[in-house]
Amino acid sequence: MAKTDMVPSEAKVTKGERTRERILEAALDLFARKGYNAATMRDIAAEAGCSLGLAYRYFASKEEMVLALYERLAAELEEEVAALPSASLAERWARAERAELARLEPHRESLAALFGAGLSVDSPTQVLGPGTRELRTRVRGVYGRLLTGASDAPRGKAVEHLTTLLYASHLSLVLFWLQDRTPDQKATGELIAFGRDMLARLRPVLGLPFVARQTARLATIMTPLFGAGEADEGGSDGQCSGSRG
Amino acid sequence: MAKTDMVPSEAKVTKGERTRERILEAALDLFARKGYNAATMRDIAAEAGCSLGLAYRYFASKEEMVLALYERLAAELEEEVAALPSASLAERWARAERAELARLEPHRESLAALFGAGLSVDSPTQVLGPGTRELRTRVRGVYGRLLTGASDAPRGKAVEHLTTLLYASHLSLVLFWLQDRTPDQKATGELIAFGRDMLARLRPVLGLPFVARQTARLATIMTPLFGAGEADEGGSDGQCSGSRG
DNA sequence: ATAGAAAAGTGAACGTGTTCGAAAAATAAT
DNA sequence: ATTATTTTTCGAACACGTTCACTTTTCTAT
Repeated sequence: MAKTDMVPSEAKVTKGERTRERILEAALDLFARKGYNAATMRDIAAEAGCSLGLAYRYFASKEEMVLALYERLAAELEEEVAALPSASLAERWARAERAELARLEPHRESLAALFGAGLSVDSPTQVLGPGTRELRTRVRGVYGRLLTGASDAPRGKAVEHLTTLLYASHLSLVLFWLQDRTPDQKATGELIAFGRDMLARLRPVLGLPFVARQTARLATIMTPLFGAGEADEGGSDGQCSGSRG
Repeated sequence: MAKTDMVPSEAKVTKGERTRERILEAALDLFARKGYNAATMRDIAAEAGCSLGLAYRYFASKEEMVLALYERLAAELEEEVAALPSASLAERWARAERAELARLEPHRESLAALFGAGLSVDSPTQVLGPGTRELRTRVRGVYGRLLTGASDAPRGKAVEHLTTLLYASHLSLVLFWLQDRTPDQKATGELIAFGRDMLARLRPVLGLPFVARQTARLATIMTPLFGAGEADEGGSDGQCSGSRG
């Protein structure tokens, strides 16, 4: 126990951060080995060699651990999409989704728990809630670049709208995939193929006035939920009161 | 305490059934008054004037109580759709969805819990699982009659496909609605209006070969999840293997 | 070096959904 | 009537996620 005197030139890795990492590693390890539900918080603490209470110093809840996992997976998606060749939007989309689901595959149960909890409770891990906004913005950005990096990328303000729709589709696809009990998730695979074909077929007509108008309309409707930087509900009980009586 | 000797001519209402009803009534009452999460199983038992363990004799889990609630609401939807005037499919759909969401409104939190749990765990209340198949088939049937009862109803085997898509849309809409935090669920209202307009606009082209083909394709993909009488996963690993390499 | 403050860490305890073995009441068989 | 059997009921106990008052360690400033 002599040195460990790293030069504090730039990054200062505090002890707590190392502990947090250790706990997270233990958690993900146990999730993978025993499944999300079977992996107890006490198990995780034991595996990390710390007390039960300490885990809660670094993670507000068990689900938040899965959220940390999802953040990692999202970062991988980010890289993968950045490295995608500049093919058609349809091809890029299909490849990205396939890769993403393959990445998510080992963590189905954990992610289901995350989505399930985030769907219901008013927790900090709410999928579309304020606590996950930064992450959501990042993933949405990935789909923005997936779109703009395509060889047949549209231009103008349609980009924002299509990004919103792409992101909403992504979340829907993940939901479908989570429920898909067909062997090898065959149905989800076919759904991606369907989406690819539709994107390829419909890309040319996206510029048509009627289609463009309806696309914009749908995207605008979805913006409060899936758009970039939604209004964060939860400030002072503002003007969105309503429902008296 | 002399009589209560009802003629046992036809229906034999056992004591347990009455108790079950009493517990359910207490549960729904408390869900409505205190919210789903705040209403404890112990509260419910107390309100019903019975022990904690007894509640579990009639409901395998807390969520199953919400499932019973959903069954009631589904029955109301059934009646309402049956009483719907024979307008266009677009109008009928919009009216049915609006009525349904209005009915669901007082139970948002409970339903969110039901959907959240049903999304994740492998519980008997799994939204798309085998334990809820009968209910699912019934609700799907409602959308089938919503379709066939329309003045511009399509014919042929497109009916089955469109029913599947309509039912899937319905579940998606409920999901969207559960997440919709805009005041008065404005976004959901606009989404219904959008769907109505699209249905009206696209109804004529549904017969076009390309559209019909792709509709059938999408519906077929979704059938394992949303179709009538899905194969109950869990038998011997059947013949729907496919997807090699 | 020392004192004070902040960060890191502990483990008992709480509330909750859920389970279970056994008692009590109702019903059927002798 | 008495016994056997099923149904209904109970409440203690369990396991889990979570909280909290507290201790121990580490850092910072004198």
